[in-house]
Amino acid sequence: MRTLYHPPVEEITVEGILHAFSDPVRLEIYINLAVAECAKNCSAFATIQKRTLPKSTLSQHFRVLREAGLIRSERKGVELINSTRCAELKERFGAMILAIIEAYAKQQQAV
Amino acid sequence: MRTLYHPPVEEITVEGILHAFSDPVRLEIYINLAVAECAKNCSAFATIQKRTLPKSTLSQHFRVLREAGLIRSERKGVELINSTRCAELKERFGAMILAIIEAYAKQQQAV
DNA sequence: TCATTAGTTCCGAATTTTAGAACCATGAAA
DNA sequence: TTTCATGGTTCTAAAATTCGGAACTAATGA
Repeated sequence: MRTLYHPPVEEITVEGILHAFSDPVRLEIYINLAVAECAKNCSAFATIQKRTLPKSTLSQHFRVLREAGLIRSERKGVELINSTRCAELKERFGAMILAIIEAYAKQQQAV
Repeated sequence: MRTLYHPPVEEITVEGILHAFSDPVRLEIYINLAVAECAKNCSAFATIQKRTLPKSTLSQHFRVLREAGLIRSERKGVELINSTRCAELKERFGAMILAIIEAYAKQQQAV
């Protein structure tokens, strides 16, 4: 397994972030990580939005989030623990990410 | 030509908006419309991001933006004039759209 | 009526995404 | 030390999506 690539903050783009967020599963994963008080491994999301995803698909989704610069993944034993890079990105992207999280949360509670 | 479908505000979703914004051309079109002081027709964007798009492609991009609820298109004579639904969406999506516009603008001026 | 302009629709090609199968890496048990 | 289990990755073919040329439609004006 190659080492996991995490782009430096200055290489992260608005387009890359919005592409990563364009998939409802990835959006859900990211927001779940963002509001969680602790980091989570990938398989914590094996069942999401009422369906079970194969682990190859889940792995791809995490890679997209990671390479867009949205999350940080660190190996811990046999698993990968994931957390958001929210704080790092705040400087560069201002209120954007928080505003997305809030809009999504508001929408969900309205259902 | 069928009449153009514009979803009512309550049917617009965060996921739909983020999907529409996942394409750099659509993001650019939307932001250009948002910061412009007047509505524009589709072919105003025939050349965008240093390349010329075929009009079938452009037409699809406008349809995606329209059906995501981001823009309003009205026929005026032979052409379609497009404007954002920014004001309408503010109530429902709070600062999200403005935050995206601002993050993108900041990034562009840094280049 | 005919020509022109702006945009849409159709549809095959190109690209991207999905997910099963095989694989790799780590840690723990025997 | 093997050996096994677990968590995740890679490979790859199929499915889904997007792109773009050609033909079309709708409105307008000569």
